[in-house]
Amino acid sequence: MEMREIEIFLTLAEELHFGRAAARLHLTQARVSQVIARQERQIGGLLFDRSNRRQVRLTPLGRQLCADLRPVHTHLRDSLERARLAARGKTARLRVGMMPFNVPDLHHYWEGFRSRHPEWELQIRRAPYVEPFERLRDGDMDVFVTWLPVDEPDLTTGPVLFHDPRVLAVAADHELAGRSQISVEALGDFGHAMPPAMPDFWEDGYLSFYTPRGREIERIESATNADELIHLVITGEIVHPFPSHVTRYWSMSHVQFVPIPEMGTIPYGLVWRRDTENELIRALARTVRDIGALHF
Amino acid sequence: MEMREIEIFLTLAEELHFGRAAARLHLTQARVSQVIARQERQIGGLLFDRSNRRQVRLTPLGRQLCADLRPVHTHLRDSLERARLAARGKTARLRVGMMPFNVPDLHHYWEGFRSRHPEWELQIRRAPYVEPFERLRDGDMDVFVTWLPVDEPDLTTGPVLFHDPRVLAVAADHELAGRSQISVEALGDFGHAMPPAMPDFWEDGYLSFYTPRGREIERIESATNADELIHLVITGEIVHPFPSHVTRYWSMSHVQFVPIPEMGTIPYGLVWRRDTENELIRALARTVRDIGALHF
DNA sequence: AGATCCGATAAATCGTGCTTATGACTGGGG
DNA sequence: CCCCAGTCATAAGCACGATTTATCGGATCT
Repeated sequence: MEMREIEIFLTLAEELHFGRAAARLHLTQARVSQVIARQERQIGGLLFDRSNRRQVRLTPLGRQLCADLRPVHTHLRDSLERARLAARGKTARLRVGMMPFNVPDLHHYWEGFRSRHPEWELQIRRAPYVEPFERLRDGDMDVFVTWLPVDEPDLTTGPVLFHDPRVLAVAADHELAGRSQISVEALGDFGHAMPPAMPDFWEDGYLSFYTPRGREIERIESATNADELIHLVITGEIVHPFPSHVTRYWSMSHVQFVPIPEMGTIPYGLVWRRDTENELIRALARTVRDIGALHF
Repeated sequence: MEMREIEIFLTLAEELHFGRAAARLHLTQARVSQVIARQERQIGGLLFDRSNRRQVRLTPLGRQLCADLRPVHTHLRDSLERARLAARGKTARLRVGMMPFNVPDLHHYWEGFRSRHPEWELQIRRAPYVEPFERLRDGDMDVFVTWLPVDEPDLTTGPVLFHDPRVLAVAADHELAGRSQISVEALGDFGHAMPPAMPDFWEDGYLSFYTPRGREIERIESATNADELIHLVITGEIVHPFPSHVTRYWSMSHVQFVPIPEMGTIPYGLVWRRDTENELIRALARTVRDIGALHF
């Protein structure tokens, strides 16, 4: 059995749905069906129970094979990763995820880490807007750069990278455009958008659900990534209280940024899984602490 | 990287020779070269050092990858084997190797084992004539049925299956054909053949190197399997002192079997690796002891 | 019954695993 | 010194299997 087929098997074992498994693998449902059928022929027994069209389930045989094959798959991935790193003179890798507009301002930290630990590879990658903590939990990334506080029992909050004042993004022809500043209370006058399915405390840390006087700050749209967000701003459907450093990322004539001094600053820091903390993560936290938090 | 490619890599890592690795994999040398080149491109570093055409060697990178990938490969094989067994209601497998002409007479033992332990799968397979002990050591089979004594420090000798008188196989038109019996001394008058590279004590246990009067019993040919051996007998080039049970396996009009009472009987027994002895092997040995040795 | 969802199957297409043929380089022997 | 044998690399072509598209059959829900 080839590795690709094992991946198909393991994905189906997770999804328990031929169509979804196929989608995750960027394959057609037909292919998944064929591969599983072939595996069952080779093994000599059914791996999945799909008799009553109700719900696909693993048979005991399939469950055993899945338990056996999953470590094989991860070991292979790890081995290849290790070899690729070793070929570049690195012994380990740290994957840091962050929102794209953070990237330019955090160079110091990453360069600091790289020069202190040339034997380790630091990968900076773009984190998704939706369910980013899941990426930490799945092991897709090791450290996540986000606003604080983050209050999840299985995650550790590390040092703060920077404190950033808030600016409200509005369309160039918006009624607020050109203002020199704006109050928090005024945020309740306009529609907002946030990614779906965020933990409440986390969403609240970014933008309160209520104004100081108790009016609701309404979420009228949901946006799954930063581009969607800024697009909604440009079209005038929403306004959005970004941290100020986005002004160095987007400088489009169609958007204007109005300071919200009353909101104070928002802290951005490191977050990682408590139970996979390792020497690399600690070294990154140490580096950030040594350099100290930036103030924009 | 697919499993097939991993196999190619691991085989080359063992053989350290593109041509031989290809032969073992039933591939062409070109294919091995291509696969390794591709792997090195994907990894981003050389896996083998073949600069000076002297001798292919693993680079440190290749050595590391090899150490990482070998367990992946064996775990995969084991997992699939386990699944195949589980599909047939078995939990473990015992592979017994023997010379093909032993097969018909040993049914009792195998059936005894199977009825005592229906949850275990007993596979009877044909063992090669050349370097059979290596197959035990490589883990290709678990137990080997052979004549005794076997005197290797890493192998355990188990119970005897049967004691068998000797018969000399000669061509139908051979000068000895039709004799009612023959002396050991007379064996020195004819050419013999044995597999190459046998341990001396083992070869001697089957056919002494000298007659009682001290004449050499000459090996004039080497045969790598039983068919080659009987072919040499038929063509009259050699004679061969088989154990008598082969008369139930070959009964060709071109061969005659002449008893050699003076040689006595030769014992056949179980042999296995001391350090991989397990519950299945012990159960087989117990079964054989309980049934007792056969006398032909 | 009709609509819908889901997995199996058949047929068609496309990619790649593998071969054959050849080249390039090295070391040894006359 | 040149040729030859041995060995790995490269190029081109083929054939099979990986994958897709299209369709079917069975179950469930309204």
